[in-house]
Parts: sequence; structure tokens; C-alpha cells
Amino acid sequence: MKTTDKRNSIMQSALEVIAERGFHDAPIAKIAERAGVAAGTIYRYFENKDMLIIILNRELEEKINERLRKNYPVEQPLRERFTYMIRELLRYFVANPLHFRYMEQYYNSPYGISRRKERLSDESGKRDIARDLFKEGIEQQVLKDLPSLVLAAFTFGPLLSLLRDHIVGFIRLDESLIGRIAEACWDSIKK
Amino acid sequence: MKTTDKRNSIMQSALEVIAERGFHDAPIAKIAERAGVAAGTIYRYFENKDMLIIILNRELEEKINERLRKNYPVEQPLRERFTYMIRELLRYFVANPLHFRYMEQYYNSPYGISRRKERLSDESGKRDIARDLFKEGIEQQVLKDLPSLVLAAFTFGPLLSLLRDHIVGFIRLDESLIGRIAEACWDSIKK
DNA sequence: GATAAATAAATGAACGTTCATTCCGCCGAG
DNA sequence: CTCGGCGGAATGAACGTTCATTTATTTATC
Repeated sequence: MKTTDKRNSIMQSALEVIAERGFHDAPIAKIAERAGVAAGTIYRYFENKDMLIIILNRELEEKINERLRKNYPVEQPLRERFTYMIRELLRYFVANPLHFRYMEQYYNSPYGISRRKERLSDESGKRDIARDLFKEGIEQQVLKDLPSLVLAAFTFGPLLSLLRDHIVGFIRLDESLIGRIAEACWDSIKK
Repeated sequence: MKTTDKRNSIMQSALEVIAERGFHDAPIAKIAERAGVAAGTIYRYFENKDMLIIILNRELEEKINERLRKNYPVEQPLRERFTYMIRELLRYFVANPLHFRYMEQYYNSPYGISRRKERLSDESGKRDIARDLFKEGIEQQVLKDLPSLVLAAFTFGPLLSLLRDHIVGFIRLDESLIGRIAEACWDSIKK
């Protein structure tokens, strides 16, 4: 097994154990066991448990960003780009429920609090699809005249609740429902 | 100090410590210290830490329900009752940020997962304001024809995000903004 | 055979909970 | 009125467990 495989195997195991059992009840020993590795080995690949957790989150965020940018309909009107983003996001997490549960935990933990602040004051050149959409929409007067943070809350807030409900089995996010949800999101922020 | 005072003092301390520092980093020792009692004393009032946490949550939920029912405009049209509920909820948590942070943590922890399921299959006579509103709205065809769980996600999902943003200081939920948010919520679920 | 990688036992810190001891307010006897 | 002692309440040191991390040792690779 190549060392990069072993590293991946550790990350995959951490993803599974933490997503399934929560940050509590995800001891290094358990992560090592599922990865088929001894506890000490993890420390050859990650500085410590915190770093493993943080890096894993970064990687998941990266995957999602890639997915959103792929086939992003740059040419379409705002409304289509917006609903496309929502539909893709929902599809991604429906296909990768563990990713959702991991990130949900991450952002509801001390790790996530700082990550959130970081993200808000992100003045790096890194484009953020959602941020651009809101800005454009406000300028064009097609969106409600609310702070973009508020628009973001109306866009993503419901999605979190819905994905949770889907993953525990209370609702089924099929293509039809996903479509209607995207429309409802748009309704809540359009002027 | 009467024993009921001591009990309250322990609960208040738990609320503060957990809301401010998270479930992690809220050891019994710290809760006891802030309550001005010894660690062992807590176990005279609560079976164990879990029970303290669960009972505290119940009490907070109770407070909120009271507040929502008080002055609830039963006679008004659906739309007014709906926006009233949202405004009151936001006002309550703006006035009691610790309550929000506590409950947020609670519902994002193993405690809350079961609580959520409990609530969903709650066939006790206990009326749930929101549930009734959605049911009525769907019957009257004034709300979108979506499962009430989805309507609930569109109603409460954004509020959670917004309250978080308010509490960390990213936005300021004043009366004007609260009003506009309630309207936007309505827009997202009305037909 | 030397170097790097992996192992699993050892370490020490943190935590919830217990329990032997202390504290304190009350009451009845003198 | 005073004093002794009784019982419930409170205490906090000690215990047992869990866990991340380190380390000494073994195993694999070139």
C-alpha cells in the first residue's frame, strides 16, 4: 500500500467514524482500527487529531467547490445559475451523506466557529459562487434589498434542515422535490 | 439559600458555561464553581450530568412555548399569525442569546437527535403552533403544496442561521430587520 | 544492513462520579 | 435559656475510566 493510499485510508476512516458516531465517540483508536492501521501511525501522517479533522474538512470543501464549478451555467440568467447551485448542492449531499454529516458537525463545533469568521472576512481573490450571485442580484435589483448574509441565510438555512431530514429518513429528496425546493429558495430572496 | 434556589443556581450556571464554552469544555467542576457549590452537590439535585442537560433543555423549551402562546393573535389571518410567530421567536432569542446557544448545541448533539425524532412522532395532545399553521395553510391552499416538514425547514432554517450571525455580531437583528425577515419567510412558503 | 515506517504498550491529563467526612440548623432535655 | 446531639445537606479528595499523544521496539524496504 502506497503511503498516499494509507493517508487516504485514514481520512476516509475518520470521515466515516466521525460522521456516523460524532466527534465525541470518535477516538483515535477507533479511527485507526477502521483504517486498518495502528493508532501511532496516524501521527506519521497528521500532526495531531485536530489537524486531521481540519484537513479533512478542507478537502471536503474543496470537493464541493469543484462540483459546483463544473458545468456551472455561466451564460444563463441569474435565476438559473442560482437554482443550479442549489440543486447541485442538494444532489451532492444526497449522494454523499457522510460528507454532510461530517461537515455539519464540523461547523457546529469550535473548529467551525473560527472557520466561519475566516470565511466571512475572506478577502483572498478566491471567488465564492454564492457571494457573487447575491452581489449581482442586489445590484440588478432583482433580489430583495437585504444584507447578503441575510440572503445567504435564506438560501442555505433551509437546505441544512432539509438535508438533515433527508438523511435521517423523514423526507426523500428526489429530483422532483429538489427542483421545487430550489424554486422556493428563489422565491424567498427574489424581489 | 433555599434548596430550590440552589437548584436554579446550578441550572443557570450550566446554561452559561455550556452556552459560552460548548458541551466539550463544560466539565462538572466548572459548572459547580460558577454555581458556587461543590461538584458533589450537583448530584444531590440531578441524577447525573446528562439529566441536568436534558432537564435544562426542557425548561428552556417550555419558556419559549409560553412566550409564543402569550398574546398569540388567534383571531388574525394565517399570514399574521405566521409572521407573529417568527417575530416573537427572533425577539426571544435576541433577548436571550444564551438560550439560543445552549439549545443550538443541544440539538446538534446526541441528545438532540433523539429529541428530534421524539418530537416528530409526537402524537400527544400537545399542540404545536407551527405544525397547526402549516396544516391549515396547506388545507386552505395558501401555502405551497409541500410536505410540512419542508415548509418547516423554510421557516426555521433561515432563522437559525440568522440568529447565529446576529449573536456573533455579523448582523444586527433590530425590529426593522426582524420584520423584513418574517415577510421573506412568508414569501418562501406562500403559494 | 541501514533507513524509514509501523506498531502497540506506556504515559499522563481530564473527566464524571462516588463516598467518607464535615457542616449546620433544629429541637428536646435539663 | 443553654447545650448536646441528630439528620439531612454539602464538601472535595480519591477512584476508575477514557483518550490523545509519545516512545521503545519491531518490521519492511531499498
